[in-house]
Amino acid sequence: MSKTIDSRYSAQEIEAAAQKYWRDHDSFKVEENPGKEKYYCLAMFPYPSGHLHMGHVRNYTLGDAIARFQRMQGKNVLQPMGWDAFGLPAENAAIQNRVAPAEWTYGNMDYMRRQLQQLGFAYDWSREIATCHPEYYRWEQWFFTRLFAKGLVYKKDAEVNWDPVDKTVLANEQVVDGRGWRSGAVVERRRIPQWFVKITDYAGELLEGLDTLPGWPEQVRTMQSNWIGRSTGIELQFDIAGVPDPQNRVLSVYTTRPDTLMGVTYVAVAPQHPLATLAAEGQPELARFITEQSHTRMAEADLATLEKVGMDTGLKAIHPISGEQVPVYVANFVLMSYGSGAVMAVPAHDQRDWEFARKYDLPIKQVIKPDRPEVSCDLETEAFVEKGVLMNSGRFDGLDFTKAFDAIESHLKQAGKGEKRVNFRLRDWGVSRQRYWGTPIPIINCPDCGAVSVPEKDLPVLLPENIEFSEGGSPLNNMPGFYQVDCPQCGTPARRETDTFDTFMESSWYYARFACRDQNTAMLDARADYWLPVDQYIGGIEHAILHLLYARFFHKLMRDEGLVQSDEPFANLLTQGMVLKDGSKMSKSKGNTVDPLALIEKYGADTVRMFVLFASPPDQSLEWSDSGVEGSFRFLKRLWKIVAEHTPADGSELTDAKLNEAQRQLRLKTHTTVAKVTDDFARRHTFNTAIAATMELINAVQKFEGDGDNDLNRAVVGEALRAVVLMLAPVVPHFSHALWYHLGHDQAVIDAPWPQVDRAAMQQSTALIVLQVNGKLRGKIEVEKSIDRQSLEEKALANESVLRFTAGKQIRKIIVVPEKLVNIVVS
RNA sequence: GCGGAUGUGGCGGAAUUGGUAGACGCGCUAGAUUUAGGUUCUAGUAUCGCAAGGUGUGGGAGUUCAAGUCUCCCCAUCCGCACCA
Repeated sequence: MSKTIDSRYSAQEIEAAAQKYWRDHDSFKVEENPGKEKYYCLAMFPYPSGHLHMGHVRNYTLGDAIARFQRMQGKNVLQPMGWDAFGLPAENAAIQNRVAPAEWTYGNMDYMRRQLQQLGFAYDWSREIATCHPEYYRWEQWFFTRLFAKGLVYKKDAEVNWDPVDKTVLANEQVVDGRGWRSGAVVERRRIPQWFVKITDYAGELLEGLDTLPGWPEQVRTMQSNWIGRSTGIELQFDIAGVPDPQNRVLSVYTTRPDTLMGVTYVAVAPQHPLATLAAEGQPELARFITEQSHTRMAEADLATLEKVGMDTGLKAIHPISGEQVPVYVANFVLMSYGSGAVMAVPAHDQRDWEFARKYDLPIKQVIKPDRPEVSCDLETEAFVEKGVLMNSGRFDGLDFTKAFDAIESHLKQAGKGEKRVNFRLRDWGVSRQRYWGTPIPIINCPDCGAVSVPEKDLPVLLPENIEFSEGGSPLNNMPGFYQVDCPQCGTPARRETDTFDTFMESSWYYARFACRDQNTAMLDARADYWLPVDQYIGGIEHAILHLLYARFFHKLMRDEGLVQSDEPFANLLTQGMVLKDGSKMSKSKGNTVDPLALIEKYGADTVRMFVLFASPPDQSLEWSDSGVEGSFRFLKRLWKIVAEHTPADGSELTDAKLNEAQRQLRLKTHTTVAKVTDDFARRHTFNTAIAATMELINAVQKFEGDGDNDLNRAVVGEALRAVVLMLAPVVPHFSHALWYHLGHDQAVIDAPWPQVDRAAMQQSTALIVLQVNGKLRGKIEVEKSIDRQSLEEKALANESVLRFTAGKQIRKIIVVPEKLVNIVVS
């Protein structure tokens, strides 16, 4: 029986009551249940910066709505939450506020956890993870030692940003316009030994795997695909004339346009190329040029617009097919880090080569001509870079790109001067950070044995938490107790790594650890395979490349270690848009933020949740509107009143036969709405239209109630209200929790099943037909669905407003779309 | 430069398969209730026109009986990548 309820909506009271109920009943704690279909819903965990911002609220509301909906579908739903707790801001805060990074971080976590709980998110808090806990990062350390044993990680020198005043390494985001963010000193580049993970070994699989992810946005897949940057070309060798040194006698270049090979008029090498170093011996001017070029460092974006400069080395390269000698240049536009650090230059068919050739007066030899008349080619103004037909290329003349590629490849292969090769843009992942607040790298550097893994029995390598933090780099470097250790292999005094991991390491596998975070004898166990892959992952588009690529990579590494069986971690991905106010992104620096907490206090969590879902579709940006929030609040108040004042009908079954037309229409609206909202939730994730549809239904209910009060009317209205309360339960869970009891149910709404569509209620015997003349709307008629085509045409033609436009005209054609439209074509 | 997305009333947005453009909400206008004010309710609200009707989805062309939706060209804004050989 229904409980009496105040017809005034009091958000604070009902939210506290619902949250208490969930807490008391452990409502969101889940266990593995092989007999039940699982659903793993995960929103990207936050960095504990101090307080939630609107972007978090949007992200977690989306996840919660999906998770709660799937639960109502009868699935075993896991929705966990945790903290991406390591990172630079904690160090900055430590300097500013004289508080240890650990203390600052744990305090923030406590505060933000309360905020998340206030928003009513259905998390299984028993699975909470913080990446700064030794129980978490110890397994990352263990895994790293496994990768080390397999040769999947290695150490090499790499450049860092060095602040000469603060005497510390800076992260890229701490370098502003080439200067240190605190000191303002010009940042230097230093080469120091750092650890790398061989993501390039998985480049091919990471690329191909994108095709197995139809549940990912096209945009994200394209971005990853471009980032991996696969290209197919030929690696070929030019002999260098008169060089005795066997290492430098041959110059390797990589090209994706072997069809232009006969148009090579010079070759160019990067300033750091060994051949450039060799040529610089005894050529002081060239040596000076090379030094200058290696020192010019600027933002990568400026590189592209940098003027192309170079210098002749005096060396000659011998063309592998023609035997002709061409000059070897050092050029600033050739990157040592891509391919072999050397290129063959074809000025006629590459714009950079063309500009360089014009500047240094090098020959431009056309070897490709357009294969279609509409394509123009004027080598006086620019290079012709399109593919076409070969010319001036001897025996290859007349071939198209594909044929020329194959013919030149087999020619070079026979001569032992080249072969086909696939190249990737992707670089190995540098994971060393010269930072304190991160996972210590579990390596000991021994003067005799080199880099040695910390043995499993000695893990975790604990990060000292109770420290004095000051400027000037990682405190670990000042802690002999931390770094003075004996070599695990030979026992001689050695030095522990004081670098820590890139925090992307922690966020690359947390989704798996949520399945079994209490497992203290292994990184993962069988529970991971029950839950994985994540069915729905939700987060910001800013993670489209790095986080999502590293996580996919880590998943494959874990698979190859036998820890998981699946190939990909995230089956479906939803990338939410930004939260804007006054047209620009909400940010502290712009001073246009909205504090979620103040809104919750004023309107309640449900209003906030409803607004962020209603204002726009999830993947698009959301324009903040205070009056829009008022609108959501007003709707909830109105709906509360309607439901609270509704008296459930006693027991009469809804059978169509007894219903009048108005009652039948309301039932029709109820069930078409249920069908639409179900589709919006399950397939489209368009919560904005789902909410709009329930509002429409409520509008229809209000109009209907004007007809008067009787048992059958109450029954039909009751059905509509039950559907609305259930359909809104994922959006405004506290609100629905309270009203569901009022509607006469003993069971909590979180355990109620999603409403079912009654197909019979959706049957209609008539259809509204749109009448058009020459494609323009001229009228509408209601007809029996069973009407035959001829009678329908007759009715359409007899329509008064149609007649006005057909009078005196000749009827050419009549288009009939059954149950929808008649279009009369006249002239 | 390359790649991607977006462009619809005063505003956020809807139109899912080529078939009634503007659902739903905000705002605004008028009225009612209460009133100190807000709240709440009713009606209206793309635009031009008294009306009949015309026009209208960034601009231009095209396909079609029919285009916000498909094709081509152009413009604007946003995002990503950026000398990748």
